[in-house]
Amino acid sequence: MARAATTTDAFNAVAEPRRREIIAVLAGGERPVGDLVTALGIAQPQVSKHLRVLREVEVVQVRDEGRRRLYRLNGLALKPIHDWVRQYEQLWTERFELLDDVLDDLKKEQGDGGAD
Amino acid sequence: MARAATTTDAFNAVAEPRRREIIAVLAGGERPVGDLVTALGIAQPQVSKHLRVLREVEVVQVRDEGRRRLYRLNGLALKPIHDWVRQYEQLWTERFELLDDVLDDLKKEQGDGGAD
DNA sequence: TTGACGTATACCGATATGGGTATATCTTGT
DNA sequence: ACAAGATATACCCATATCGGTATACGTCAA
Repeated sequence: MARAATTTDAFNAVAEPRRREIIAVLAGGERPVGDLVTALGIAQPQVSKHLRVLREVEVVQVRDEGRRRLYRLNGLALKPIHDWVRQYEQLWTERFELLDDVLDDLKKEQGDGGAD
Repeated sequence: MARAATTTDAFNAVAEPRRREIIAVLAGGERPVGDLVTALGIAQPQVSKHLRVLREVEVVQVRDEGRRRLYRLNGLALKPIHDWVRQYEQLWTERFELLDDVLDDLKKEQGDGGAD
């Protein structure tokens, strides 16, 4: 077997920096492919391919307008990532550092009192 | 070129479901490799390899204890992911849906009033 | 020292990736 | 109908990945 396909889920799709750049640009509003090519500074076929991946995981949506295709962000598709990482948010929170200190103190107290 | 190495950053490391499982287990506290093997139900070498990736991006840290190696989570390494996805949180927030409605209303009003 | 335990590494094979380049497709203007 | 514009797709290649299996390494007990 190999690595999971980039189109497996938002986690995999978003692991690619270029695709995060695309997302950043689209956060500014609907854009045609050409704008993204300019913004990212990479060749058009590459941009189209990244867009395809993002489309398959529904992070972006398309709309035809004449000979152009307007892409827009579908933020909702990023929610699973947010929900996942949010579980661990407390691990780097100041509040958590405090809890850590409290636990340390408790441990010390136990060490002092329990030593016989 | 190929896909970015899994050890490039937390985004890539965490795109693999098994590694997210490992993180979930370690969230419960420090664990030796054997426990993870049991918990994940995959072969030990695979677990060790996933742990290596997580170590390289500093999502986990190790501590030797006799012939065992105790792994623990370093949540802070996940913060960049949280910070990134947090930028887009408003896109699926109820508050944002409301803003959307307001903008729609404004547009309609303009359409009504501006039609001459 | 020997053997058992716990873990890491080496090797193999199949596979999808991402960039590059060329080309196909669709649309608009003349 | 034809050319130009905008975008998607088809190839090619080098590479890292993941699972599988075998084995090496470090530690403990007898």
